[in-house]
Formats: sequence, structure tokens, C-alpha cells
Amino acid sequence: MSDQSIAFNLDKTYNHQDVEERWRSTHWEALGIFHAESSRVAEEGKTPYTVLMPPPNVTGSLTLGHVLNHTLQDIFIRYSRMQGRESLWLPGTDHAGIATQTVVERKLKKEGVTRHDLGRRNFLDQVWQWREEYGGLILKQLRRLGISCDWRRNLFTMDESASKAVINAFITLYRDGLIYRGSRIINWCPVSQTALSDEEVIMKSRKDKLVYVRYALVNHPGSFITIATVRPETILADVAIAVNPNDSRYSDLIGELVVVPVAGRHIPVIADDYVDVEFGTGALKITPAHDANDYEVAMRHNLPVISVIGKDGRMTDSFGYGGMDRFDAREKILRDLEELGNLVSVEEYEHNVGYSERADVVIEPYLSEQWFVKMKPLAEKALQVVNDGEVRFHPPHWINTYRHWMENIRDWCISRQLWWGHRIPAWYDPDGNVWVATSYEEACHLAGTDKLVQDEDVLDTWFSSWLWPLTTLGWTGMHKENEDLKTFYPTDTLVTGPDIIFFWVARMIMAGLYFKGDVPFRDVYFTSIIRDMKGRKLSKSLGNSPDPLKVIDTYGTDALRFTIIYIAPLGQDVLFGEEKCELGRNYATKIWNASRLVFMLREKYFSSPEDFEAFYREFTPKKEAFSFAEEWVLMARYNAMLDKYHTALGQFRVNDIVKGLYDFFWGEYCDWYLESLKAMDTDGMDPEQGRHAIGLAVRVLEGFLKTLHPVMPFITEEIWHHIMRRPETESIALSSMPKADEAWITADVSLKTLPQSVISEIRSVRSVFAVPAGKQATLQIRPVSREASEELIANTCIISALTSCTVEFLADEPRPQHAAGSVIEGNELFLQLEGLISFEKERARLGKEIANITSYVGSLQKKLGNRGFVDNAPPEVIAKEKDKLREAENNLEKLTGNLAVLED
RNA sequence: GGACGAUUAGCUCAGUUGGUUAGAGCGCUACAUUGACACUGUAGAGGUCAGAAGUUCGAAUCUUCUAUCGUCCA
Repeated sequence: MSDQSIAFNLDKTYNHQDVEERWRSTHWEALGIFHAESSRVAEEGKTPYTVLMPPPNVTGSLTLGHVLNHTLQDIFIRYSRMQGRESLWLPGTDHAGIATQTVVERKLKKEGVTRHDLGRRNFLDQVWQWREEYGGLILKQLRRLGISCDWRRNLFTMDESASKAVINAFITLYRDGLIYRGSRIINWCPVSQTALSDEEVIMKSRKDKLVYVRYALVNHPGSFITIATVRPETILADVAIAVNPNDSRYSDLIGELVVVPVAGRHIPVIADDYVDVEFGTGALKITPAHDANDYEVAMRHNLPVISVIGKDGRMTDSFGYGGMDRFDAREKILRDLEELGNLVSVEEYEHNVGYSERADVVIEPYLSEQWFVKMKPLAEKALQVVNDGEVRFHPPHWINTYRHWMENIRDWCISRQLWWGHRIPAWYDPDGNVWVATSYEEACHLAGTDKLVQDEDVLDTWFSSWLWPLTTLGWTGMHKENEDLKTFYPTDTLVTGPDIIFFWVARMIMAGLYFKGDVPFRDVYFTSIIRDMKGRKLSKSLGNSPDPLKVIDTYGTDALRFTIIYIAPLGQDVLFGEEKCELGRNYATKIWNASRLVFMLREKYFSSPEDFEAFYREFTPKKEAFSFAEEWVLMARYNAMLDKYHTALGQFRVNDIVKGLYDFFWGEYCDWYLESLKAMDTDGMDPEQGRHAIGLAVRVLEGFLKTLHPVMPFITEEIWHHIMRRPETESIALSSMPKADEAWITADVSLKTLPQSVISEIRSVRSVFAVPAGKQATLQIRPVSREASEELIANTCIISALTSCTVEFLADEPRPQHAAGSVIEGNELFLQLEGLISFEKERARLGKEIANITSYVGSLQKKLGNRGFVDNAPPEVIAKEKDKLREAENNLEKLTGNLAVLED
């Protein structure tokens, strides 16, 4: 785009596709305006500001959640950039171990190949190839949002530097005794065939059968003990029946042996506090291989561990179920138990069951050797920094959730039985000793032998994500510092969903403190969860998740960004429907059209772009040059808006700033200032007046565009380039954010809003009497004071134009007879409508109004007559109430007078 | 069962340390069509602020209880 092509005015209609295409990130990116440099902080003394992008999953595609999240981040970073800070937004993607491996395996399956056919090395080549081809999709889609991150610094968690960091972090933790290997019951996903951490297990409500089964006592033929279980297929692996030691029903049976149905094994009845007396029969079967709690009971009682379910979720027993799926076996054993006479009864039972987050299948508790991180020592400090406010949560109530998790934290299972990911840097010598090292060579050196085999497993993806604040700034775990880390760490704002508060936020805080000795960020903004209009979570299977790219095509990126922020209050869920984007689209159109009007008027008062630019460069709004009341009102409202804007952003009330911008521009700038300006123009302004009024219109428009820019980057950039002709290398994104002028915030403009009040009242009266819109009427005004009189006279042409009335002023003349009367702040208005006013209607209207004010006056008098109020309320509140009463009484008196004239 | 959050106009939601005759957007009703804008303008209807009790001169706002819904954790 060349300078010449920027016209003095805008196209007649706003076309979001054209505008957004023109400024699409590719243009902005080419200019490098989103690049941040640590050198500018060091050399120019700029303040750094950093936002950490939660790395989207490399297999992912754009969702509305991303739209909300990234728009928020973009608002923070653009705002900070326009405040003059060296603003760095760090992008990247994560390698999503399970998800990516699953995607590639599925692709291979179509070709009839498994990963085992290919072998580890070839399979990984395939994954990398897939990543080259499709892994960039999400990043490409994110660019359509117009987000302003420093793409040069794009990081992938499997990149070399990030991988080094992961390995070094592992080794450090291992050598500090915080990583260990152990045999535990872990969450096993039979589909992905890997261990999962507790956080990757989703508890879901599920209807099952609670089965009552009786076990025969070995030494008391004909006697039984009955247990209740939802997993009868694990009966085959029972090693004991447990009862509560305080349960008198069973105290005689402790120490007895019972026969396991089907399996025929003899197992003891034991006593353990763990057993809940209330549940089922109060007797519990103990199956250590298939339940974490049972495992602990078994360890306490030195019981054996028997397993009957394999890694694939199929039975491995030798009682005739071997090879069956665990759920099929459940059905079969029920029939078998019934046949054997062991089945007592079956109840419907609703309970919570753990599902694999990725594969959505029921988790199998599985005993195996895994790697763990000891969390307690890390959690203590991480909890403290949040309690102390070193890391702040927005909204703060998430601290409770965080605290609860930290105080009940369990060790983190970090090994995954996958191939795609960071391979665990541990080697085993022939004697089974473990050697943890950065490389095979180093491990050999440590072990004193080269007969080493590396651990087959990889690390949990989150084990690389928790280092994200460090790795994105170039940390590899080798050297503690570099310029970027020194400058931009700790980062400032993290925007993320509350669903990953444990997965990610908490662990980043731990890692930051542990590896860098400082918190990774200062503020965490937890976003809303987006639901459909019926309040359901968006999901692919429900088909209720709109494609953001389609929404963008229809309504525009700006409209989507604006709308989603407008409807997303801090900390609450959002109900989203595509149609809601009409709000943003209409707003964009309004801004466009209003700007066009301003530019049209500009053409009238300025001979050429050069003429305007010369004027505008030197322009400062001067009160002495103000020629109508709305100029004062506009300045007051504009500065109040700016003030609220900065305050709200400082408090992360993003929703508020959007509403403030919306109301100011539409309700004040367009509805009052531009309407008044049009009236003045039609009436005829002298050149100086006109140039000043338009200068003000453009100045406020420009300030408004800047404040809106973080939310709607495209349209604001486009219009900004029409305010003055600017080289294409300039961007509103690098302009400076306007600040509120204290003098205008505190300015008393109550007298200046009088014309507005008069206009509103007259419009209302006209409407009540159904006066045709085009019909010119006569408005007579009797001002309450000299100041009011001057103000109203000075704005006569505006009052006249916006009410379609001829305006006259009364002094001491009596009230006109055939008029509708109103009182505004003591000023009496008479709308003369010969033949249009029905006396009945006017009497009714006045009567209603009088009744209204009378009751209002009554309530104020009661309040002011109340000793308790007068004695306790602060003086300014009492003064305010007195003012209200005085004015109301004044209005009442005048209205009563109006009614009296009618009755005469 | 525990923790947290929500409950304000037909719908979706504002309402920041208690001092309003309780606001907005959408929807609804009436009127307006050729010079910014129908993706518009003007006016209007619509709420005992979930229920109960309490604190206070004064409660949508604070406290307690109840009801309903949601989220997380057992």
C-alpha cells in the first residue's frame, strides 16, 4: 500500500475482508513491529513486559477457547506496547505426546502398518514428517486472529534447546533426590497403553451394577460372608476380605479363611480401618493389583499381589476368562456367580469412575515400575508465593483450588510408555543399576561399562511444559543466565484456562522457583469457559462448537474479538452463539460510518489533506474556542472513559473496558457530539469554529481508535491511516496510548449537559403525543437562571435541530395555554402543539408525573426527617439528598402550576 | 460428602469499599427512509434484585440459613 492510495475519506461501505486482508499479520509481521529486544531494555531504559503464550497442542486446530484466550493476551500485550513498554509475547506449540502419537499411529493403520512394524527410529521419523506437514496449522490459524506475538521466537517443546532443558531438569531433580523410580499402582490407559498422571484422569459419573457376592467360610460349611463390589471380574485376583475392626457384625470372622468364588483360592478375613462400615455390607474384597487403596491395605497386611488384567484391558487369568475384554468378563462372571450360587443380589449404582482424558476410556489401576517427581518439597514454596501475593490470581478465588491441591499433593508420575517425547535419560547396566546422565557416553563413564540399555519410556509432555517460562527465553538448564532471561524473566501476565491450573500453572510456579529461584510470572488471568447457548460445553461430538474461521469469514476478526470479550466476564462461563457476533459487526460498521461522517465534514472545512494535517499537527482543543456545549461534554466523557479504561485494564477487568468503549463511542460520540456537530454545520459555522470543532472530532476519534486498537486491531489501523497520511511503516500499534486529563475528569459540566436533557425531554413529549416526526413545533423555554439561559441560547440551533422545533425563550410571560409542559432541572419547557394536544392526555400525563414526583418527594422528606439518617449518614450524602429534595419540590411546584393552567 | 462460584427485565449479563426512583445488549412495541450509518435513528413497555431471617438510619450490595444450578476435589 502506498501513501497515495490512502484517500482523504473512507470507502462508502465497510468491508472487513478487505481491511483485514490489508493489515493481516503478514503485513505487520513484515514490519517487525511485534519484535521485542532485550537490548532496548538495557540501552534505552525501557520497561519490559512479557506474556507467555500457553502453547497450543501441535495436533490442534483453532477453537473459540483459543480465540478468547489469545485475544485477551493480545489486548494485554498491545496495550503495554502502546504504553511504551518493551513488550514481548512468546509463542510456541507443545509436542502433545499421546495425542500426536495417536494421530500418526492412526494414519499408519490406514496403510496397514503399526509402529512396532516400523521400529522406534522410523516411527519417530514419521512423526516429525507429520509435524512438518500439519503441525503449523494451529499457528497459521492463530495468525488470522491478528495477534501480535514475536513469531521469530516461536518454540516447539521438542526443539533442541527445549529438549536439552528437559533432560537437564530431569538430571538436576534426580541428583537432588526429587525424582525417583518406583513400583506403584498408577493410572493405566489401556488404549494409549501408557501410564497417566492423576491430572490426566477425568472423573465421570457412570451407572454400574453394585454386585453382592457371598464367599463361603472354609471352616464353617454353610456359612458365608457377603461383600459388595462394582468390579466382580477382579474377584479372581482377590487376596483377602477386609472388615472394619470396630464392626461388631464381623468381629467373629476376623482370621477365618474364605473361598474365592470361581478361583477357589483360600483367602483370609482381615481387619483394617480403611473399610467403610456404611458402604455395602461393610465387608470389602481386597484386590491389590487392581485398586490403589487395596494395594495399600495389602502392603499393610503382607498380602500377595495377584493380577488378572493385562495392559490391553483384557483378562490374563487361568479360570476361563483369559483374553476376554474386562467388561465382557464382568458380564460373564455375573452369570457364572449366579450359577455357582454365590450371587446374592444386584443393585443399580451410580458412582464416579476415572477416564483417560485423551482416549476417553475407563482407566485401569495398574501396578508397574514408573518414574515420579516428589512434589511436597516443590509445593511448599509454590504455595507460599501465591499466599504471599507474589503471584496473583484473577479472579482471586482460584487460590482456594490451588491451595487445596498443593496441600494434598501426590507425587507426579512422569514416565509414559510412548515413543514420541523426550526419552528418559536413564540407562540400566546388566546388574539392573540405574545411571542417569545427559548422554550414553556420560552414563557409560558413570557406570564403568558400555553395556547399558536406555530406559524405553519418554517423559510426560507436561514435564516439558512446566519449563515453558524458562525454555521460551532460551534456558537450557546448562547456564543459568542469558540476556533474554535477565530481561524478560519473570514474565508478567499468563492467560490460561482454570482447567489446567494443576497441570500447568502450579507446576510452572514450582519449576520457576526451583530452577531459577523466582516466580515465572506475576499475574495469572483465568479465562471463562465457553459454552453454547444452552450452557453445554463445546464439543466435537455434540457438534455445537462453531468453527472460528467461519465466524471470522462471516463477521470479521475484529467483530469476533470484540464480541467474545464483550460477553466474557472475568471468571464466569460464557454462553456463545454465532449470532452474538452481530454485536461486534454492528459496532465496527458504526465506527466506520461515523468516521466517514467526520472525514466528510473535514473535507468541507479543509481545502486539502495538507491543509488539515498542518492544522491538526498544531491542534490542541481550547475551551475558549468551544462553540457549543457538546464540546465540553465530549471532553469530559472522553476523559472519564480514558480514566476508567486504564483503571480497568490495571485490574484485569477487560470486559469493562470493552463496555466502556462501546458506550462512549456509540452513546456519546455518535449520538450527541456528531449529531450536534451536524446541526452546527447545517446552521452554518464560521471557518474557525468549524475547523476547531472538526479538529476536536478527529482528535477524540483518534484517541478512541487507539484505546480500541488492542481489541479491534484491523479496523482501527485502517481508519488511523486515514486521519493523517502516514508511511506504511507506521502503525497505530506503535502509537502512544492517550491518558486521561485530570482537569477534564474533575470538570463540572452539569450546566453543559442541560441541552441534552432538554432535547431528551422534548423528544419524549413529542412521542407521547404522537407528533409526526417531520412536524415542526414550537418549543418555549423559561430558563431557571441566567447561566442556564445563556447555555440554552448558545445551543439553540442544536436543540432546534434535534427536536424539530422552533425554539423561543420566555421571560415573565404567563404559561402558554395550549402546550405540553415539562420541567428540566428547574427550566420550564412548553411544547406548543395547537390541535395536536388533547387536554385529557396532557392532564393525565401531568397527573401521573405529579403523582410520581410527589411520592418521590415524600420518600426524601421521610429520609431527611429520620433522626437516625441525619445523625449517622455522612454530610455529603445528606447534602445530596437535600439537593434532590429541593429540585424535586421545585419541579413539583412548576408542574402543579401547569396543571392549574390546564384546569382553568 | 467437602471447597468454590452462580441465582437481577422474555434471553444473556453489568451493577468495584452498603447511600439509585436498579442499568446495558439482544428480543418486543410504536414511529421515522433519500447526504455517515436499517449492520440505522427516536421513543416506549418490561424487574417485590431466588426465598427467609438478621445487622444498619439505609441492603441487589454485608451475615446466617434454605432452595436450585454449575465447577473442582473426595
